[in-house]
Amino acid sequence: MNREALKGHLDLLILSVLADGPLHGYAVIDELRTRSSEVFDLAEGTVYPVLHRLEVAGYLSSEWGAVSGRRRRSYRLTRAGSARLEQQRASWQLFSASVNTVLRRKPWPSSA
Amino acid sequence: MNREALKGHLDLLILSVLADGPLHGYAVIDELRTRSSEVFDLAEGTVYPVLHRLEVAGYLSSEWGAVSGRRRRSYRLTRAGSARLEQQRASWQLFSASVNTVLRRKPWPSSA
DNA sequence: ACTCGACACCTAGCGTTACTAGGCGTAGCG
DNA sequence: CGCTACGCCTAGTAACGCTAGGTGTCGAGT
Repeated sequence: MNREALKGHLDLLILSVLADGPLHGYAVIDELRTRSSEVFDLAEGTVYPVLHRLEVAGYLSSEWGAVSGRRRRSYRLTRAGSARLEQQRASWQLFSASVNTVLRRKPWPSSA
Repeated sequence: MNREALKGHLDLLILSVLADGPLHGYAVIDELRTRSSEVFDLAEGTVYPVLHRLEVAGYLSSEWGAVSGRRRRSYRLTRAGSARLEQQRASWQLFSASVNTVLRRKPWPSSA
Protein backbone atom coordinates (compact mmCIF):
# COMPACT_ATOMS: atom_id res chain seq x y z
CA MET A 1 0.00 0.00 0.00
CA ASN A 2 1.26 3.37 -1.07
CA ARG A 3 2.75 5.41 1.74
CA GLU A 4 0.82 8.53 0.73
CA ALA A 5 -2.45 6.81 -0.03
CA LEU A 6 -4.07 7.95 3.19
CA LYS A 7 -3.41 11.61 2.60
CA GLY A 8 -6.64 13.49 2.60
CA HIS A 9 -8.62 10.47 3.72
CA LEU A 10 -7.45 9.99 7.28
CA ASP A 11 -9.91 12.49 8.73
CA LEU A 12 -12.73 10.55 7.13
CA LEU A 13 -11.59 7.29 8.66
CA ILE A 14 -11.20 8.74 12.12
CA LEU A 15 -14.47 10.62 12.07
CA SER A 16 -16.04 7.44 10.84
CA VAL A 17 -15.02 5.24 13.76
CA LEU A 18 -15.97 7.98 16.18
CA ALA A 19 -19.43 8.14 14.69
CA ASP A 20 -20.20 4.86 16.40
CA GLY A 21 -19.54 6.26 19.86
CA PRO A 22 -16.76 8.01 21.79
CA LEU A 23 -13.32 6.44 21.90
CA HIS A 24 -9.93 7.39 23.26
CA GLY A 25 -6.97 7.71 20.93
CA TYR A 26 -5.46 4.32 21.46
CA ALA A 27 -8.85 2.72 20.92
CA VAL A 28 -9.28 4.62 17.67
CA ILE A 29 -6.09 3.02 16.43
CA ASP A 30 -7.32 -0.40 17.49
CA GLU A 31 -10.66 0.10 15.83
CA LEU A 32 -9.11 1.15 12.56
CA ARG A 33 -6.77 -1.80 12.59
CA THR A 34 -9.51 -4.25 13.41
CA ARG A 35 -12.10 -2.92 11.01
CA SER A 36 -9.65 -2.84 8.14
CA SER A 37 -8.25 -6.30 8.81
CA GLU A 38 -4.85 -4.86 9.70
CA VAL A 39 -4.65 -2.80 6.53
CA PHE A 40 -4.72 0.46 8.45
CA ASP A 41 -2.19 -0.01 11.22
CA LEU A 42 -1.44 3.56 12.21
CA ALA A 43 1.27 4.86 14.48
CA GLU A 44 0.26 6.91 17.50
CA GLY A 45 2.26 9.78 16.10
CA THR A 46 -0.03 9.70 13.11
CA VAL A 47 -3.34 9.61 14.93
CA TYR A 48 -2.91 11.91 17.92
CA PRO A 49 -2.09 15.02 15.91
CA VAL A 50 -5.13 14.37 13.76
CA LEU A 51 -7.37 14.14 16.80
CA HIS A 52 -5.98 17.42 18.06
CA ARG A 53 -6.45 19.07 14.72
CA LEU A 54 -10.01 17.85 14.44
CA GLU A 55 -10.78 19.10 17.92
CA VAL A 56 -9.34 22.53 17.20
CA ALA A 57 -11.45 22.58 14.06
CA GLY A 58 -14.51 21.94 16.18
CA TYR A 59 -15.32 18.52 14.80
CA LEU A 60 -14.47 16.67 18.01
CA SER A 61 -14.73 17.36 21.71
CA SER A 62 -12.58 15.60 24.28
CA GLU A 63 -12.83 14.67 27.89
CA TRP A 64 -10.18 13.39 30.28
CA GLY A 65 -10.85 10.30 32.34
CA ALA A 66 -9.02 7.39 33.88
CA VAL A 67 -9.43 3.65 33.85
CA SER A 68 -7.48 1.63 36.43
CA GLY A 69 -4.76 4.17 36.92
CA ARG A 70 -4.35 5.02 33.28
CA ARG A 71 -5.45 8.42 32.10
CA ARG A 72 -7.36 8.61 28.87
CA ARG A 73 -8.61 11.33 26.60
CA SER A 74 -11.95 10.39 25.15
CA TYR A 75 -13.14 11.95 21.91
CA ARG A 76 -16.64 12.33 20.61
CA LEU A 77 -18.12 13.79 17.44
CA THR A 78 -19.67 17.22 17.72
CA ARG A 79 -22.63 18.20 15.60
CA ALA A 80 -20.23 19.93 13.23
CA GLY A 81 -18.23 16.72 13.22
CA SER A 82 -21.21 14.71 12.02
CA ALA A 83 -21.81 17.18 9.25
CA ARG A 84 -18.16 17.05 8.34
CA LEU A 85 -18.30 13.28 8.23
CA GLU A 86 -21.21 13.29 5.82
CA GLN A 87 -19.44 15.77 3.63
CA GLN A 88 -16.23 13.75 3.63
CA ARG A 89 -18.17 10.62 2.92
CA ALA A 90 -19.75 12.19 -0.15
CA SER A 91 -16.36 13.51 -1.15
CA TRP A 92 -14.87 10.03 -0.89
CA GLN A 93 -17.63 8.51 -2.94
CA LEU A 94 -17.14 11.01 -5.71
CA PHE A 95 -13.41 10.54 -5.60
CA SER A 96 -13.38 6.74 -5.59
CA ALA A 97 -16.07 6.52 -8.24
CA SER A 98 -14.05 8.86 -10.45
CA VAL A 99 -10.87 6.88 -9.99
CA ASN A 100 -12.71 3.70 -10.85
CA THR A 101 -14.13 5.27 -13.97
CA VAL A 102 -10.70 6.35 -15.14
CA LEU A 103 -9.34 2.88 -14.41
CA ARG A 104 -12.08 1.04 -16.20
CA ARG A 105 -11.96 2.94 -19.46
CA LYS A 106 -10.38 0.75 -22.13
CA PRO A 107 -8.66 1.92 -25.41
CA TRP A 108 -11.36 2.95 -27.80
CA PRO A 109 -14.67 1.14 -28.01
CA SER A 110 -13.18 -1.48 -30.34
CA SER A 111 -14.80 -0.46 -33.63
CA ALA A 112 -15.19 -2.93 -36.55
CA MET B 1 -13.24 17.21 -3.14
CA ASN B 2 -10.41 17.24 -0.69
CA ARG B 3 -7.32 19.07 -1.85
CA GLU B 4 -5.02 16.24 -0.77
CA ALA B 5 -7.22 13.39 -1.92
CA LEU B 6 -5.12 12.68 -4.98
CA LYS B 7 -1.91 12.20 -3.06
CA GLY B 8 -0.53 8.79 -3.68
CA HIS B 9 -3.06 8.06 -6.40
CA LEU B 10 -2.02 10.38 -9.18
CA ASP B 11 0.56 7.98 -10.58
CA LEU B 12 -2.12 5.37 -10.93
CA LEU B 13 -4.39 7.71 -12.85
CA ILE B 14 -1.68 8.83 -15.22
CA LEU B 15 -0.32 5.36 -15.85
CA SER B 16 -3.87 4.31 -16.44
CA VAL B 17 -4.64 6.74 -19.25
CA LEU B 18 -1.29 5.99 -20.83
CA ALA B 19 -2.09 2.30 -20.85
CA ASP B 20 -4.50 2.95 -23.69
CA GLY B 21 -1.81 4.35 -25.95
CA PRO B 22 0.84 7.09 -25.97
CA LEU B 23 -0.19 10.65 -25.21
CA HIS B 24 1.55 13.97 -24.74
CA GLY B 25 1.24 15.84 -21.47
CA TYR B 26 -1.50 18.20 -22.41
CA ALA B 27 -3.53 15.31 -23.79
CA VAL B 28 -3.08 13.39 -20.54
CA ILE B 29 -4.70 16.30 -18.73
CA ASP B 30 -7.55 16.36 -21.24
CA GLU B 31 -8.08 12.64 -20.97
CA LEU B 32 -8.24 12.74 -17.20
CA ARG B 33 -10.68 15.59 -17.25
CA THR B 34 -12.90 13.97 -19.82
CA ARG B 35 -12.88 10.49 -18.34
CA SER B 36 -13.64 11.78 -14.88
CA SER B 37 -16.42 14.11 -16.02
CA GLU B 38 -14.41 17.17 -14.99
CA VAL B 39 -13.71 15.83 -11.51
CA PHE B 40 -9.98 15.59 -12.15
CA ASP B 41 -9.08 18.91 -13.70
CA LEU B 42 -5.37 19.05 -13.11
CA ALA B 43 -2.99 21.95 -13.57
CA GLU B 44 -0.06 21.51 -15.91
CA GLY B 45 2.24 22.18 -13.00
CA THR B 46 0.76 19.12 -11.38
CA VAL B 47 1.04 16.72 -14.27
CA TYR B 48 4.35 17.53 -15.93
CA PRO B 49 6.50 16.87 -12.89
CA VAL B 50 4.75 13.54 -12.43
CA LEU B 51 5.48 12.53 -16.00
CA HIS B 52 9.13 13.42 -15.50
CA ARG B 53 9.29 11.50 -12.27
CA LEU B 54 7.69 8.44 -13.84
CA GLU B 55 10.10 8.58 -16.73
CA VAL B 56 13.12 8.81 -14.45
CA ALA B 57 11.72 5.86 -12.55
CA GLY B 58 11.64 3.90 -15.79
CA TYR B 59 7.87 3.56 -16.01
CA LEU B 60 7.53 5.81 -19.03
CA SER B 61 9.58 6.64 -22.11
CA SER B 62 9.18 9.85 -24.05
CA GLU B 63 9.72 11.05 -27.56
CA TRP B 64 9.74 14.54 -28.99
CA GLY B 65 7.66 15.37 -32.00
CA ALA B 66 5.74 18.24 -33.54
CA VAL B 67 2.27 18.76 -34.88
CA SER B 68 1.64 21.84 -36.99
CA GLY B 69 4.44 23.89 -35.52
CA ARG B 70 3.84 22.88 -31.93
CA ARG B 71 6.38 20.67 -30.26
CA ARG B 72 5.12 17.82 -28.17
CA ARG B 73 6.58 15.28 -25.84
CA SER B 74 4.81 12.00 -26.23
CA TYR B 75 4.87 9.46 -23.40
CA ARG B 76 4.33 5.74 -23.53
CA LEU B 77 4.28 3.02 -20.90
CA THR B 78 7.35 0.86 -20.64
CA ARG B 79 7.12 -2.78 -19.67
CA ALA B 80 8.02 -1.78 -16.12
CA GLY B 81 5.29 0.82 -16.35
CA SER B 82 2.68 -1.79 -17.14
CA ALA B 83 3.79 -3.86 -14.19
CA ARG B 84 3.72 -0.78 -12.02
CA LEU B 85 0.21 -0.02 -13.20
CA GLU B 86 -1.03 -3.47 -12.26
CA GLN B 87 0.57 -3.16 -8.85
CA GLN B 88 -0.94 0.27 -8.25
CA ARG B 89 -4.29 -0.97 -9.40
CA ALA B 90 -4.21 -3.78 -6.86
CA SER B 91 -3.04 -1.35 -4.24
CA TRP B 92 -5.94 0.97 -5.00
CA GLN B 93 -8.42 -1.85 -4.80
CA LEU B 94 -7.17 -2.90 -1.40
CA PHE B 95 -7.15 0.66 -0.20
CA SER B 96 -10.60 1.61 -1.41
CA ALA B 97 -12.14 -1.63 -0.23
CA SER B 98 -10.64 -1.06 3.20
CA VAL B 99 -11.93 2.47 3.41
CA ASN B 100 -15.37 1.30 2.41
CA THR B 101 -15.29 -1.39 5.04
CA VAL B 102 -14.41 1.11 7.73
CA LEU B 103 -17.16 3.43 6.50
CA ARG B 104 -19.82 0.80 6.39
CA ARG B 105 -19.38 -0.58 9.87
CA LYS B 106 -22.27 0.54 12.04
CA PRO B 107 -22.34 0.79 15.90
CA TRP B 108 -22.60 -2.65 17.30
CA PRO B 109 -24.72 -5.35 15.66
CA SER B 110 -27.83 -4.02 17.37
CA SER B 111 -28.40 -6.73 19.94
CA ALA B 112 -31.98 -7.20 21.00
C1' DA C 1 -1.46 44.75 -37.33
C1' DC C 2 -2.59 43.33 -32.84
C1' DT C 3 -4.62 40.87 -29.19
C1' DC C 4 -6.32 37.11 -26.97
C1' DG C 5 -7.25 32.40 -26.07
C1' DA C 6 -6.13 27.64 -26.70
C1' DC C 7 -2.32 24.66 -27.23
C1' DA C 8 2.10 22.93 -25.28
C1' DC C 9 6.02 22.83 -22.57
C1' DC C 10 8.73 23.96 -18.15
C1' DT C 11 10.35 24.91 -12.98
C1' DA C 12 11.13 27.00 -8.22
C1' DG C 13 8.96 27.41 -4.18
C1' DC C 14 4.92 26.61 -1.00
C1' DG C 15 1.56 24.36 2.19
C1' DT C 16 -0.33 20.30 3.92
C1' DT C 17 0.09 15.96 5.41
C1' DA C 18 1.39 11.45 7.41
C1' DC C 19 5.11 9.58 9.41
C1' DT C 20 9.55 8.90 12.23
C1' DA C 21 11.60 9.02 16.37
C1' DG C 22 11.83 10.22 20.45
C1' DG C 23 9.80 11.31 25.23
C1' DC C 24 6.65 10.59 29.61
C1' DG C 25 4.14 7.55 32.70
C1' DT C 26 1.12 3.26 34.60
C1' DA C 27 -0.20 -1.68 35.05
C1' DG C 28 0.80 -6.33 34.99
C1' DC C 29 3.38 -10.45 33.92
C1' DG C 30 7.68 -13.37 33.86
C1' DC D 1 13.08 -6.08 37.91
C1' DG D 2 12.71 -5.93 33.17
C1' DC D 3 9.57 -6.12 29.39
C1' DT D 4 5.29 -5.51 27.03
C1' DA D 5 0.93 -3.48 26.47
C1' DC D 6 -1.52 0.49 27.46
C1' DG D 7 -1.91 5.48 26.89
C1' DC D 8 -0.52 10.05 26.04
C1' DC D 9 2.52 13.68 23.65
C1' DT D 10 5.52 16.61 20.11
C1' DA D 11 9.46 18.30 17.05
C1' DG D 12 11.20 17.46 12.89
C1' DT D 13 11.20 15.10 8.16
C1' DA D 14 9.87 13.62 3.46
C1' DA D 15 6.79 13.58 -0.08
C1' DC D 16 3.39 15.25 -2.64
C1' DG D 17 0.30 18.16 -5.39
C1' DC D 18 -0.28 22.79 -6.28
C1' DT D 19 0.58 27.85 -7.17
C1' DA D 20 2.56 31.03 -9.86
C1' DG D 21 5.32 32.25 -12.85
C1' DG D 22 7.99 31.63 -17.35
C1' DT D 23 8.64 30.39 -22.76
C1' DG D 24 6.73 29.81 -27.31
C1' DT D 25 3.24 28.60 -31.50
C1' DC D 26 -1.15 28.94 -33.85
C1' DG D 27 -5.64 30.68 -35.25
C1' DA D 28 -9.57 33.58 -34.83
C1' DG D 29 -11.41 38.09 -34.04
C1' DT D 30 -11.19 43.14 -34.46
